Amino acid sequence: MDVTTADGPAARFDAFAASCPSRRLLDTIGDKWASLVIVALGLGGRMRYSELSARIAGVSQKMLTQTLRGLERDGLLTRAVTPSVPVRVDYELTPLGQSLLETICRLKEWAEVHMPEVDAARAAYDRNHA
Amino acid sequence: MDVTTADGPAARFDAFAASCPSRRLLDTIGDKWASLVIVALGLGGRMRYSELSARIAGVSQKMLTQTLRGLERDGLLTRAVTPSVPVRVDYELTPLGQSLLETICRLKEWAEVHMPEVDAARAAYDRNHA
DNA sequence: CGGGATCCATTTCGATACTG
DNA sequence: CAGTATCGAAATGGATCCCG
Repeated sequence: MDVTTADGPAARFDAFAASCPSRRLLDTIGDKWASLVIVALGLGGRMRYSELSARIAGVSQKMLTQTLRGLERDGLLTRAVTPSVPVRVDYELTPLGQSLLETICRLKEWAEVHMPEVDAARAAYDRNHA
Repeated sequence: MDVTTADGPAARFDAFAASCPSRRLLDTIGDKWASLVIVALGLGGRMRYSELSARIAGVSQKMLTQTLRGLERDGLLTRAVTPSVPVRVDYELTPLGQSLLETICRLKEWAEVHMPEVDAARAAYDRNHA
């Protein structure tokens, strides 16, 4: 879907374009691992790669590295390399990352309050559409 | 990733399990189209399938239908079929769906405030990692 | 009009092996 | 220790055809 094209039929997408800030934010925190990394760092403060890997058990090296790179690029966390032997790398939320953490926590609150309703709705739906 | 299994190695995932309410919420609103549907219905009130399809230009039948079914199942919107010829189907947010809309709007506010910082961080990162 | 069913291209992601 | 590189399985999503 080439919505980045300025002209042509795609121009009608505007308000719902992928370049819309809120959509791009959802692309970030909607990611399976990104939000977990942010929450982990929010709880644990400064953490090493291996600590994150253990905390977020189930994530592959590839995904963890990829996620960390993305979040670093977005300025949500910092990556500090200590050139010892063996190498030591620490990750930590930036102030920007911490403000996002707060936003995610508000999301979490909605979830805790309303997910039971969602579950009930699902159960009812599944019962009627057996 | 079989995190739903109660026992075995997967049991260590607990706090970060996919069954956690906040994670399941992210699975919903993190979806490419679900949030757009919610916002569209929030702005437009009751809408027909074809209206949604036009408003969220770029979505395929398959994805729109699939998204609507999912949101209906979650109790976030209602689906009303008028058995005329041709058929008419209207979708509308439930109160639960509207409360989620508010949550999404708060996300949107974070995005509007902070995405410029994210963009700046990206530009800086890309400059240093050419 | 509002989809359901199917096929196929793309993307995503985990497992594995290797490196400074 | 903290990655990078590569490969193949699997999920995702769009296009197309069909129907009530």
